[in-house]
Amino acid sequence: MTAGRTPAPDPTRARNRRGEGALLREEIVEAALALLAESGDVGEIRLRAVARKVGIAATSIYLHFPDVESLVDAAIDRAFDEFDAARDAAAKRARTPAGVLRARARAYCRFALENPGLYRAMFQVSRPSTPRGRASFATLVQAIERCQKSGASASRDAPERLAVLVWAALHGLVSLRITRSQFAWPASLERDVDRIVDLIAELPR
Amino acid sequence: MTAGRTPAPDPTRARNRRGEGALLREEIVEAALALLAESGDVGEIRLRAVARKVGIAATSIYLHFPDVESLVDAAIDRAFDEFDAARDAAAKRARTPAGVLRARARAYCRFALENPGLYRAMFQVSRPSTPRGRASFATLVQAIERCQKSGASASRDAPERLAVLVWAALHGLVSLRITRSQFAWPASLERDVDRIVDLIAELPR
DNA sequence: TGTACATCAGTGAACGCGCGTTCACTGATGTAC
DNA sequence: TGTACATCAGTGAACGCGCGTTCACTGATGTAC
Repeated sequence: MTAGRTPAPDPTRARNRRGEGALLREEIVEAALALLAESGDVGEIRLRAVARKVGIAATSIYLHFPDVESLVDAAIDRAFDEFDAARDAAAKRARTPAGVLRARARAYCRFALENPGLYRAMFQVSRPSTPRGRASFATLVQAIERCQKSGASASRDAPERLAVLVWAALHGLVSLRITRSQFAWPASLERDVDRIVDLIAELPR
Repeated sequence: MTAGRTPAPDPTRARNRRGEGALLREEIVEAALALLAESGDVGEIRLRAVARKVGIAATSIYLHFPDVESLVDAAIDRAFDEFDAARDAAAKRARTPAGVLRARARAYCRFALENPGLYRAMFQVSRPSTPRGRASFATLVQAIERCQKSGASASRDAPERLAVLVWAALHGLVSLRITRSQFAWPASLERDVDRIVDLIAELPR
């Protein structure tokens, strides 16, 4: 481990061609994402560590971000992109309203456990309500509403309310597993996810 | 704001009498707890900030703690003491098995929302499984088991499994409200708590 | 076709800061004789 | 009762570190004439 503490850029790195400076921005976000995934703590992201990972001078980050905070924001945004895409992809493969709801729930939890650092970082920090966040919640409400309308769900609660309960339950299941990894959790998270969704949305066993 | 950055101990502070040096330990833990409650981030606790809050030299902390990490541990331990006590006190006032379960659940959530910074700090960090943690979970299992035995709960799931689901649901409800404070949450958390406990433990409406 | 020049994509040194920790110390107070 | 001394409860200066950010710069490359 020759971990250079001094910001010494990678000498083999070729600078981007004229007009392609924005490519570096991508690399910076990817590096920040990787560091976020490792530490799971937004407060641990160091501008200089990101620069080291990319192989550039620390100052080069300022070509694309005004400060470290906006770099972290960009990385978290990217993480939410991937999170949303994973759930949408899973939902597409399901055929029934209950199947869609369960598929989304499972994909939510799978993403979280496969990317525990990212998930922690994403939900560790207060974020303003975004259009994407609202859309994402609305999708869950809709999935639940379809279960109710099709008769798959016996619940007469408002779908918004059920969505809150389902989201909370899923978030709780995964975030406890992540931060209390020593606890004797049941072997199959999937079973717990299915069960809790069934109970809250009152789907038949 | 004359926030002294240099560690300049409070000159009015009288040193403890001989044999009472341990009193300072208490003050240090209290100060750390207060800072934890403010920031909600264990990584933000600064030894020097704790010293400033108590009004002592930074080095005086080393009279009672070998390093900053063990100070944070002590503060978190203290927070769990209070958390457990709050739930136990609430349970004592209930008269039926279902009443006890609901009381514990409500007290859990009330503590979390009244001490959001502490709650975040308590569950933000991986901790080894402690006797206290196991006892606390066992109490929840027992409360659920009593509901089942008394017929208050219609669930035939193993009580350990239900306890996991209930804990996760409660943790999810409060931690999302804490870190997503902008979201349009239902006005009454208490209603959500009761509802989700009823659904998971299958208590009658 | 040649060349001056603007622009782009970065670099490198330096700044002041607060941090955790170490070390040698100080001064009050209780205790042994 | 007096006094030497050990102990206790702290203090203060100093350390090296990595950090975010600023500033003046460099050198390659595309473009206008």
